[in-house]
Amino acid sequence: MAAPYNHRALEEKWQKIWDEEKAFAATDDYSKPKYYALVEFPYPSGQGLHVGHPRPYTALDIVARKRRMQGYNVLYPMGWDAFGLPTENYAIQNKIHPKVVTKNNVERFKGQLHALGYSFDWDREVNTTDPEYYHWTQWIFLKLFSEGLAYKTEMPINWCTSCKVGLANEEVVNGVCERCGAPVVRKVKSQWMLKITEYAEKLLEGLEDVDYIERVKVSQRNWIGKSQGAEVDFPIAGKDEKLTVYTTRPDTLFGATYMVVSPEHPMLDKYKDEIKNWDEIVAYREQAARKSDFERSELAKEKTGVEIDGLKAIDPVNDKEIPVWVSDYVLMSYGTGAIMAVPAHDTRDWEFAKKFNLPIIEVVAGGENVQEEAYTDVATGKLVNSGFLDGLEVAEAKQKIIEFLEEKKIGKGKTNFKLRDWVFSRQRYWGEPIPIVNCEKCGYVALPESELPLQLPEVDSYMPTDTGESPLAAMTDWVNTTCPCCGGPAKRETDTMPQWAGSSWYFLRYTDPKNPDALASKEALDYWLPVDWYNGGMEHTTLHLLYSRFWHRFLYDHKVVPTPEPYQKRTSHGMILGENGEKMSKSRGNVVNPDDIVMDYGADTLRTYEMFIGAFDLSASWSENGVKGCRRFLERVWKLQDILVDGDSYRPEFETKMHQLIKKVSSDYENLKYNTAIAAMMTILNDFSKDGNINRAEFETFLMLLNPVAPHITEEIWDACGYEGRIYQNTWPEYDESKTVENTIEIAVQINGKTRATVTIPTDADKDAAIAAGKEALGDKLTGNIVKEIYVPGRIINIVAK
RNA sequence: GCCGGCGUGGCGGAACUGGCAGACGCGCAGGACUUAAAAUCCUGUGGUGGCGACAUCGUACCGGUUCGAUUCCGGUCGCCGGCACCA
Repeated sequence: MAAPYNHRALEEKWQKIWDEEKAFAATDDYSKPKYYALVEFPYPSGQGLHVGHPRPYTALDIVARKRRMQGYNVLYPMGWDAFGLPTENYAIQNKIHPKVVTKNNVERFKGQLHALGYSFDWDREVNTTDPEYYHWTQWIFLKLFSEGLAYKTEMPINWCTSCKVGLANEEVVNGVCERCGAPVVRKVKSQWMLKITEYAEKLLEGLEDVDYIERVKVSQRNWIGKSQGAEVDFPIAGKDEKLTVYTTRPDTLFGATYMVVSPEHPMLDKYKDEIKNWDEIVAYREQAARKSDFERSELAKEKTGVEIDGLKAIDPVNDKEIPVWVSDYVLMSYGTGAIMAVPAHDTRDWEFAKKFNLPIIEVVAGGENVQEEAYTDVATGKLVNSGFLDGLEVAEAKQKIIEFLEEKKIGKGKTNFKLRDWVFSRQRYWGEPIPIVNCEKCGYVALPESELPLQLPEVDSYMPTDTGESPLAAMTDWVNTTCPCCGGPAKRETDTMPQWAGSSWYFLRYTDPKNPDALASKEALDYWLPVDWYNGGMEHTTLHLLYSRFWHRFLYDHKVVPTPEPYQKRTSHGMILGENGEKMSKSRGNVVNPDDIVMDYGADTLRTYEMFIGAFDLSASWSENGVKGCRRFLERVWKLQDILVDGDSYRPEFETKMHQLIKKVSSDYENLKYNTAIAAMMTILNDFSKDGNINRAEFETFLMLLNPVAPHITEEIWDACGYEGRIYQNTWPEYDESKTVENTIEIAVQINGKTRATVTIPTDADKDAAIAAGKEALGDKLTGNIVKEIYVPGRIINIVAK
């Protein structure tokens, strides 16, 4: 009898041995085939590891371990995305330096990850708050700056009233701060921006060549938001000036019955002397400015607006004079900040027209009555009331009108994107300093590379100021410096970078984490890139994933990295919910601590459970009983030692099953189907138990297949049973396709599609033989005239009878 | 509103390319072991009818294609996620 399965002792034992043997270190032997598996590095929060973390980590650990056994040089690294607000807030509250908070949190996280037995190459650990790391974050920023992709501008930003910090659009969710939930208002500030918009097209095209799960691609496409249409100039009556609008439907130009400009549109100020109701316009504008973006869209149901008295526009295709309105349903930040309104075929324009009694003219035939309801199903249809476009199909009309506009020089085809430039400043302490000084004479000047890294200075207080400046602004001896360009007095930038900065390139650093001269050596980048498989949360699809693709593509264009795209494959895991099906949270009292599970059941059980819990990409509810079931499975694996018999090849009755198992488990591990792989191993375990024996050849294969999921127990059994070496050093089992097929097969025999019997026939039986066997099995159940006989080899026999 | 995804036993979930629906696990019931309990092992477990072999219904709902549909097509309802006055 084997000793009892003591998970605590044996897990600790093997973790120590793996460390000592540097079992999972990626080598610099670039002659071997490589495999780069990556999971998103965590933010080391004060709460410690959540049971959600092990799900993706285990999944790719399985892939990494399998690939190593298949002879690949595997890079499976881990690090810390350690800058960020929660750490800073904690530091403020508890008066502890964020550096210390970070160090403590990292230690805790690292201990927890270690206890789960991941095959991370800990020699390559990176930390975004390490000056030797952010040296290169700053270096990339300077490169963006020197290429004109980083610029400073006055702009209204999303200001979190609680964090006292500017947020990127992506960080504002339903008008509140994504992190703290406080309301977000607009505030005009001078901000560093990155021109991600310049890469919109490239980021869109890049998606064609990568293997991302569909919903990730779709989200990225929606976020980039490409649309094709035209810009059209509407002359203003009696002026030389033109009002330019953007429209995706230039073909409906004859249906434009009025125009709308955004309250922030510069045209208003320009003509304020001629606008008779200027006071009214100003009042409306102020009212609109007070609303946050959130309110503006919340109140979307009810349209508001003011007609500009004194200005009229002229529809350039029919020279009709139409009124110009101001309304906040038109956004300055998209297109030109002005639209032509076609109320017959646009719901928003229709509502506005109804409210203010503006004419509605149908230009695409097919609706019931455009006076009663907007007809928006106009992707196709025939143009009416549209002069020279009458009778044309929508697609033809679009083409023709754009030709017309271009010929007359009153408009042109135009592509627009929803993507906005990236607000890159944060008025915070715990971030990478922006390596720029502001010189009175020279303007914004980059620090020379030799001065990198520009280290974060010690400050007395991490509190952001009410003026919205970073705590760094109070450090006058740090702020006041000399201009690297002219030597005159200059001030350092006191804003820091957002958390997304450090995570936008960390996967590059892993390839060569200690390089003092470059973000990584060319050889390392050439060998390891792209990341073969990157898994991360859906919540990072439009932020981190897009930002890092942008930086990578920029670095590719400037010959720093060898591939245009950073990640070849991207998958996403589902959340782990509480036992009650709700998101785990302290307030709901349904939080499960992974430490407890590791302590009570073992890391192998936790790993197995999280892989068995359900489809990898869907959310799943925690179940303590489910954990117990997985523990039971591992106990039974352990007990196989007691029924182990000699044998250096699979026994005939298990041969087919073993080959099928190798095939299934191998492919399931590669296809995110961990649950069915484990189910298959459970099934064969039941077979061995029932049989009463397992031979050494069978057990050897079984242990290797299970090893990536449950590495400790399999390593221990391997050792205890006297198999050679370490299991992790062995070669992944292979299967013989021809041996995965049984000689005979039991298939269903149906009459009119209903199963009436089963029959066992040779797998390679021909149709006549199969049908004959089927009929015999049916016996006297088969009545009536046979109309048709169907035999699908290996699947079904179906007799159609009347 | 738009774009994705999903809907299968008491529960989590399986089902290759259209071919015996419910693998595997949980739970539950019965049994063995035990003074007893836990643990472990064995048996059963979609509904209805029947002692039974079996019959019949059954993959959200309605309809279609097919010898055959959880799978394909059309429509309806519901849930989850993302985006949203983006012109």
